[in-house]
Amino acid sequence: MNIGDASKATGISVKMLRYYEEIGLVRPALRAYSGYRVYSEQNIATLRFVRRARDLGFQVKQIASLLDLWQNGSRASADVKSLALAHVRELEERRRQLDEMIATLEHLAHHCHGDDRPDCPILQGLSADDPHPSRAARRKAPRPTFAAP
Amino acid sequence: MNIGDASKATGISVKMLRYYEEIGLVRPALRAYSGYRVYSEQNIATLRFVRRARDLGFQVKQIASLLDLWQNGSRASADVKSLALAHVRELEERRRQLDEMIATLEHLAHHCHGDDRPDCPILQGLSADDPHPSRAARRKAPRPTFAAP
DNA sequence: CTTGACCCTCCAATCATGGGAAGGTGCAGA
DNA sequence: TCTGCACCTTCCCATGATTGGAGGGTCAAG
Repeated sequence: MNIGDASKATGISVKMLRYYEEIGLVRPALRAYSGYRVYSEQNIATLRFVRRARDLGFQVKQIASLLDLWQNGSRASADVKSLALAHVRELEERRRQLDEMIATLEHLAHHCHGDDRPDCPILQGLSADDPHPSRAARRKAPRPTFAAP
Repeated sequence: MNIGDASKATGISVKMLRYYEEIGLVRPALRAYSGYRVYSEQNIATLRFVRRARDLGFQVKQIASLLDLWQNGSRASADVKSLALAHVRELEERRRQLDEMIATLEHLAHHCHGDDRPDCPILQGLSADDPHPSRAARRKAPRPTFAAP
């Protein structure tokens, strides 16, 4: 099995297969006499594991840990679970940030008539101190200033 | 106002202030005789606009468009609105992907006893064809294979 | 033997950001 | 005035995951 077939079998691009090998995430593939990389079924299984972890948003370093645990029969499932749950918390934090951005933007867009007139609450919101004033009465909060007397 | 003050006033790091100038997102700051960059209130207002747009997840190219619209009195608010709404849709797509990852991972973690035993449904899920089988009966779908008949 | 589809390595770019070196500037205090 | 420190300048490099391309070798079918 050449690298192109491995790519199709795993859903990982040829470029990334070589990259994962280069950074040591997976062990170097065997080589044919021609110099071509040769992949076994076992290699493919490992790479599929990698792709699925990547699809779940794990970073390469975390995938390396997961691979270690996966290939180490004596691991404790608690280790895996805590790694997975820590990752869930990180994903949830990212989702929370996205939610906030979406809410603010929708709020701004909602107040924009969206015609050919030039005045636009969205731009005004971006110029204002608080792009989402309805969220809280933060106007009195001292904003950072450079010319403090 | 030197670059350090501008950084404090806008919440943009010194490094990024120079970078935004270099890539042409904002016009080059004036220079003092010493070569130091000098920022006016107007510059600060522009940079604050940039930072807020960045906080809303806009990319630099999009911020450039927003800046154009902001500084162009004859723009139509519809242009701004469509740009903002397109961005909202993109953010929502990213949130949808996050939701999916979180759901899958929580599903896997839920079935993991998380003790010191080595068998772990999370790792099994990552090795399996479908890491979240409960989601649908996809097992019969022909998965990509390299060794067709 | 040619052709086209593969494969190889090496280098570069992306995007937004941070780190650091080497050297100049400005200001306060001894 | 000298010294020290905080600040500024430019230039180069690194990150993380991924893609692109150049320049060249390999393989299989025609």
